[in-house]
Amino acid sequence: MARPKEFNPETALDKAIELFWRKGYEATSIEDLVASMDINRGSLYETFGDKQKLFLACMDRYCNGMAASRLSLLDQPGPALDTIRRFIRGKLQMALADPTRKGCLVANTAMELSPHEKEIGERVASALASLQEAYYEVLIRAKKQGELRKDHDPRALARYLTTMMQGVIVMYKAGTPAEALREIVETGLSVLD
Amino acid sequence: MARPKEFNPETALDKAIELFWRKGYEATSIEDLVASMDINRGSLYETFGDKQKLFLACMDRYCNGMAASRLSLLDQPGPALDTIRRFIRGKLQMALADPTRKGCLVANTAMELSPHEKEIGERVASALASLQEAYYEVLIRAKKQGELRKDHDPRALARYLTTMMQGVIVMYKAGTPAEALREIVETGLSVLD
DNA sequence: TTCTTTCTTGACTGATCGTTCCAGAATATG
DNA sequence: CATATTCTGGAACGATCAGTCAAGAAAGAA
Repeated sequence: MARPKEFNPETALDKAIELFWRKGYEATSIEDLVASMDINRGSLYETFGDKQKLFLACMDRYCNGMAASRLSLLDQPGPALDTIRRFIRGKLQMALADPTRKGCLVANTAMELSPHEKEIGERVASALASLQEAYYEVLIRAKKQGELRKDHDPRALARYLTTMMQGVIVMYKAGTPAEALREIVETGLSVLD
Repeated sequence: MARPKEFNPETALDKAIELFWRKGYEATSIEDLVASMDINRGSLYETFGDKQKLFLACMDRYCNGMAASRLSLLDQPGPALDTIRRFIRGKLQMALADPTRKGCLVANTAMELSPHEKEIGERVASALASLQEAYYEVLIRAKKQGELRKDHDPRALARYLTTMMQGVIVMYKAGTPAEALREIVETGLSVLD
């Protein structure tokens, strides 16, 4: 009945994600977004609402993407602990392959906004909880398959792995060289032994 | 020969530190700073230069303070590994005692600015290196005193401990409850066993 | 006291912030 | 083709941003 949208909302969202991810929430202006998303000011507000709503949409899309890739990587047969090790090493590898050192949108947001913005803080918490839950399920499988030391608590380990990787992201954003990061990850993973 | 300053530059800096620490660099406006520092716009620019120079001064003062307290806490006789454990548990305890959940200025800055602002990134890197060095020296002492497993590399462990605590800060800012954080720290420290 | 120097105060700059709005372009339907 | 609908592009909003500046206040030196 009318003129169709000239832009793909999901493609535009991906551009916005990339911007927020690289520069953070405060440092990303609507001006930047309009330019990168190949979208008009009016269309942006009409489609996504204000800046915060757009950011929340980015968070959701980002988290869904991460959760999906996580599922396919962690939900595999074979030795459970090796699956975790492979997953974590892969995460680092992927991060290192990014020349802009964006890190992780969830971690970046946790540091920038969690304490102030309640609604955003909740999404950060749930994203981290979902990551932790993914580790937890694999660790439960490890326990069932007898791969885990008896004095190890899957819940505590899942929390720990989540945390350790957040730490790696901070060091990574602080400019720590790749080789040091790999060494750190291996030291951190040695808890699983 | 002339009218003396009506404010104490160090006291003012402390107020600025508190603000940058709590809200981050971008989200802290000059308006906020003049209000909190009990200083005038003109005096601020006259004394500290622009916003970035003021921030760098804050970073330096913050890091010097941290380094000093670190020295007094880590440079103690007795079992070296226990000194590290005590130090790290104390860090968490102090963080938890802060109702504003500021975390750590260095970590916050690493996440917000390191990738973009070169000069600030360098300070972040050197601050983390200095923390790592402090761990390293205690770990060397641990090795000499035979407290460390032979397959443990002090340099790798120092890097790891630095990283693990950065991760705890992220989780902490994301709202993780105190008890979970304590459990995470203990799991992380178990690498030393 | 008077002079000189420095600090303080607050108004002011141009730029940019997030957001709104409207006129005109574009397209599917009748 | 005409009409109805929606999108686009850009101007404009008030607020706030970082930073400047000039005039008045204050205090040590003479």
